[in-house]
Amino acid sequence: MTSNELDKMIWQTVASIPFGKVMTYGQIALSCGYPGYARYVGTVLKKLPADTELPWHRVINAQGRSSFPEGSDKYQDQLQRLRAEAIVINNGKIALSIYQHQ
DNA sequence: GGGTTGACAAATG
DNA sequence: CCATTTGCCAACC
Repeated sequence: MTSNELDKMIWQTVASIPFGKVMTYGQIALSCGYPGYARYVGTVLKKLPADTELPWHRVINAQGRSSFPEGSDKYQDQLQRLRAEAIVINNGKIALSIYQHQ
């Protein structure tokens, strides 16, 4: 039962990230009340359909980088989506001090 | 039901 | 900054 409920919480949290801001996997897990579930947040996002409205691109890892292999289509896609939100990316890195939500 | 995998993270050298 | 190690936990085979 917990699994499906947590999934919803994660979706809600991701949906709550405002335009031009980002959150890390661990931060999302924590704000859902599930510290240590950073990896699970990743597995949940992976299950999303390609045409989802959820702003999954606003979710990055603790290093301020995309978690996709550099150069992959998903990687390029995520970075383009972020740039479209006026987010500046330097050498694949996003300044969490500026763009991290909360 | 044990071993592997992965859209993670923090510590260490 | 980069590489490795360790901890973590659900999904998958």
